[in-house]
Amino acid sequence: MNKPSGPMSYDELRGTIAQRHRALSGRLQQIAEFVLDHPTDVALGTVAEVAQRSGVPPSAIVRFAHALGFGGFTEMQQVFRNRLVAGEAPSYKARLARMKGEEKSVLGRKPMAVLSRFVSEAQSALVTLSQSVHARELDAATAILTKARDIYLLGLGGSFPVATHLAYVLRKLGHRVVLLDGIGGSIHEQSHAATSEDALVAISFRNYYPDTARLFPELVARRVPTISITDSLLSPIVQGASVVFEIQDMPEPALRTLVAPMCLVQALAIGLDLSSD
Amino acid sequence: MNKPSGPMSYDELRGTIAQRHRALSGRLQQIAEFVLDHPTDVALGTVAEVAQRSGVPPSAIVRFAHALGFGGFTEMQQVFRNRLVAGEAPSYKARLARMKGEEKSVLGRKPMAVLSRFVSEAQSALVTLSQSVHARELDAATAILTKARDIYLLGLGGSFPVATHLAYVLRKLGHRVVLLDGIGGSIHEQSHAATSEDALVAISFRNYYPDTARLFPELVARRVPTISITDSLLSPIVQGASVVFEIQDMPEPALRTLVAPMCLVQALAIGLDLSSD
DNA sequence: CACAAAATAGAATAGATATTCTATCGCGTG
DNA sequence: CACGCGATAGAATATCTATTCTATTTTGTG
Repeated sequence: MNKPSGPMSYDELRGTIAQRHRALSGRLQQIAEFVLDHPTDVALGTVAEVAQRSGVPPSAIVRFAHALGFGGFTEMQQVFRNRLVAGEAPSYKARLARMKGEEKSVLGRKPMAVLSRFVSEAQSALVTLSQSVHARELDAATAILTKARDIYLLGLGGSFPVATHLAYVLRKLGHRVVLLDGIGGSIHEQSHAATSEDALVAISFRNYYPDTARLFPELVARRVPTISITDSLLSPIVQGASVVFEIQDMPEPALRTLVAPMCLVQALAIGLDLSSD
Repeated sequence: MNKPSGPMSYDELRGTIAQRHRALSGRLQQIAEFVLDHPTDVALGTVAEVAQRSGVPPSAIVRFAHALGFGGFTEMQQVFRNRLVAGEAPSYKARLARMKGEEKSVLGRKPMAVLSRFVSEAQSALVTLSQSVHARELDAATAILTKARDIYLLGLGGSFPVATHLAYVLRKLGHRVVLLDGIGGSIHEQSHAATSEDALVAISFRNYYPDTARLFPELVARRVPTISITDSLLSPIVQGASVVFEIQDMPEPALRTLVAPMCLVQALAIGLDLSSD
């Protein structure tokens, strides 16, 4: 039992919960996590509903409210409702207006404006992606990956995050993945075992990382089926590729967001699993 | 009694009420006016409360709901509640509904459909990002990074792509970066040189990578200024952090797009350079 | 390992809820 | 002016609600 039983804002409540989370025990922690993740459910639901959704008995919800200093669930719920009501008026118009306003305010030098710029850049990159990728390529790529024994991933330099992300997702889904990162030796050695039974996903954008440009033709020569993700048909990983995804309008390295390729590789991985079973 | 008892948007309901207003009788008109003027009260209140505030007996409220084609007050109230939650996060409900629905349909199994699903997921994640990040936090983070001698990056498991991307961009801009990847030994050793003169950017989402949870408190204890990017205030990298960016509604690991954190770290890096010269 | 303390789940309960029912009222019509 | 019809309000009701209580389990400790 604590003092903050007085009128409390939602943000204050969040802070309190975060602080005291560790001190709470088992069940209460579980509820704390659910409550922070689903504030709307708490605002609108009944004790029974919240209890069911969070997987705890109703009485535990009440104990949780007590532990936070409220007289009961209803009292705590009021805070969550205030949050809903508070955010209703200024939501759409004000938020958008603020974004537009700040965007032009100090000409993009303030961090917030920079974020807005990158967000809208990313938005349009996504639109472009969904327009430029065709079903035929996706299906072909999926077919290749389905037949592959091991999947080799080649993405260095600025593309490395994309490769690691794809590696992570594919491994989560139970696929055999070899991430060619050049650690502890040359990537040539790492890729030495690749055969035509396997597959390669290569990712590279300007300026094309030298090692990528060097290794790619070798694997093609060894008849490893290849999926390329790049920004130009003139890139070194296009010639000989089985499938090419061209992602256009990539800004210069430091400014590119990688949003589009990240999205693409994830769709590849998940689509692979959904269509194979 | 009318048919529109089906799922109805708040705007549609408003139109219906306005149309039928004249046809309604006395009391019902009075209720109609109150309801249009105080939609929030209707969303959150009980029949008794709404009745009292609008100066009519409770049964009249129920009659009003019936007259609009609803089965009862509760049913009508649902429309008003949807309005409240509609303005908060464009992701949440629609996203979940769409995923649940398409995941099992034949449409959602084709690779192309999977791609467009991830694209729209990413879109809403970006919108949510620009709404949930505040200028104050961005400025604080920028200040920390500006003063830092070396910038340590901690992002393992599913967050590793984000960390590598940030490392890449920061190095391109000429900053001294230490990427804590645990290669060739423990990350403890890698981070041993970090002091209060440096800075740490930690990135972690559920399920929080154990090494991250273990290392973070150590660096905080050594008074290293810390910027955390995570999905919950209860994550192990929140306690003691100088700045926390909370990115909500992160799907399960295999399905998350990383689009939002990727965008955020890039804005951080670029914003850092733009505001420091 | 035994004990005490805390936490938990599930049943019990007191209260509130939306809805229905019925007697009454207002009002236009024959 | 009496009649009939619809609207109304208030009481009755059955459902659902939050909360409390208690037996049981789990946890920490000597």
